[in-house]
Amino acid sequence: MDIVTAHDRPNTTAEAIEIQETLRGLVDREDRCPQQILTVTGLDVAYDEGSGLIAAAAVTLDTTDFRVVEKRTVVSEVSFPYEPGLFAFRELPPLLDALRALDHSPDLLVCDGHGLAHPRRFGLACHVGVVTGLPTLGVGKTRFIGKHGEPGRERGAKEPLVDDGEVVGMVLRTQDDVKPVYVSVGHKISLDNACRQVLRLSPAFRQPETTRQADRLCRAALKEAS
DNA sequence: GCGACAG
DNA sequence: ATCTTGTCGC
Repeated sequence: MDIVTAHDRPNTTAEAIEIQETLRGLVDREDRCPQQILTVTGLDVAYDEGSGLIAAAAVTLDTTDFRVVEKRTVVSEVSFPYEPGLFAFRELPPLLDALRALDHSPDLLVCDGHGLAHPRRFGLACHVGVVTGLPTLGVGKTRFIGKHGEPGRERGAKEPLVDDGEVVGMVLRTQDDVKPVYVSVGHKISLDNACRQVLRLSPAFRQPETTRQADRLCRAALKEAS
């Protein structure tokens, strides 16, 4: 798929934050998803301490039967340190390489990290969305910012994630009696639709099938490379 | 000033 | 993210 936009790789924390402050203005909070979301691409990354290698995976699934339509993995060298709030700069390069290798553009991208639920309202999911121009949503496994109540114990139960008086995401239970996930808008999608899609993509486990597939693939790719 | 802090 | 023992349940 085509990815036109690009920005220089930041060399300092200040530069990275500057880029985020600029790009966050490009986030589209309107829902521009097609009526029928038929294909969804899951993204994930795996690391290797010793070799300094990073593997990224992009897996596109058919949402009607969860079958793999396309999949790509890329292995490269880590180019940015992990820092809470800036980890998109670490994972974005390999993720974009994997996305570029796909033959077809999906209807939606699911990222393993937060979107608007970020201190500057520009988490990985937003960054990926702005750069690709595609609808994106973020699914975090742990809280980053915001406060929330405890959602009911049944699948589908949810509680708003609020930060500084703003609803930045939703704490959503994807399976009965399982720890909830943190869903937030990335780009071109409403929070309500994002939750609906995450639930639809999580028929049996805590995390969406897209994320599970991507996770499995990048781990395998990393293992081969190292 | 003191914690908290996506993956 | 990754490491890592035992334990619970199908």
